[in-house]
Amino acid sequence: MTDNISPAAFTCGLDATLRVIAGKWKPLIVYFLAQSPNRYGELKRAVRGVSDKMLIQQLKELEADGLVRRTDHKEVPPRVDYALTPLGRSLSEALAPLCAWGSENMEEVARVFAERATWAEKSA
Amino acid sequence: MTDNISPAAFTCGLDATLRVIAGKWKPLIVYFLAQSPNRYGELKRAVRGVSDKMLIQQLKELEADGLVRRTDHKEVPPRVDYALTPLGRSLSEALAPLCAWGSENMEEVARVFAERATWAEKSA
DNA sequence: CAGAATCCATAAAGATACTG
DNA sequence: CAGTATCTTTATGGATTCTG
Repeated sequence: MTDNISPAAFTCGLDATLRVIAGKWKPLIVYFLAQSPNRYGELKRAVRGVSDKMLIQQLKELEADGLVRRTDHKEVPPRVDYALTPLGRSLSEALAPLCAWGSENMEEVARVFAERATWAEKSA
Repeated sequence: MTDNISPAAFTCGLDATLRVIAGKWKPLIVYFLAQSPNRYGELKRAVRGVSDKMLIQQLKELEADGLVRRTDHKEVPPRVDYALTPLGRSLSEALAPLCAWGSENMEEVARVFAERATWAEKSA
């Protein structure tokens, strides 16, 4: 009953990781924070297209999950910055190969997506 | 109309990768196919909890994206198997560190998720 | 500047039943 | 066995407005 089927029962390591980085923006946030700790505003500019709502929401979850540390400097005007914890940093390193894969195969991926867009257009 | 961004314009390599593996089951599918090419039924058993609809849907997208190759042996009863293409295999290798990260930190992740479940219960 | 609160549209996923 | 088809639900994300 105790550790039978808990909500946090992962089928494998990958499954566990996926639940932590679930969300459209989390991997990108971790990736940008790995390059440099950032203030809220800078982060928002770096993660292009994200809304305040989503950025805050995902930052809070990352913080709750122990990947990100939030520091409020209690100044006026507000100054808050975000940085990775050691756990977050280790995750960002695991993410690096995905960045590399995307960079190496971007042409091919873009081509395939363009084709998809084409027939999506035709069927509309 | 602000700045016209094409559908396949990625902000960085990670962004490109994320679009390819977007979907609850895709990374797991690639992961399992990397270990051994599989028939449809085996794959379904391996990816625990997936429905036919989702499995087929995501397999089709992976196939359209050039990561998976589907082979229909045209037999009765039907026999179809799925395997990674070279591109898919390279992606599976990039995924490996995420598996490792999840395995190494599963305890911690599970603990955090359990806490979340606790206060989600309380607010209900 | 760094959010919070609210409302809304859509996309993603699940359940179920059926088929060659 | 390897899927389809349809319906319903839920999760996700976006737009807007407001605030200390």
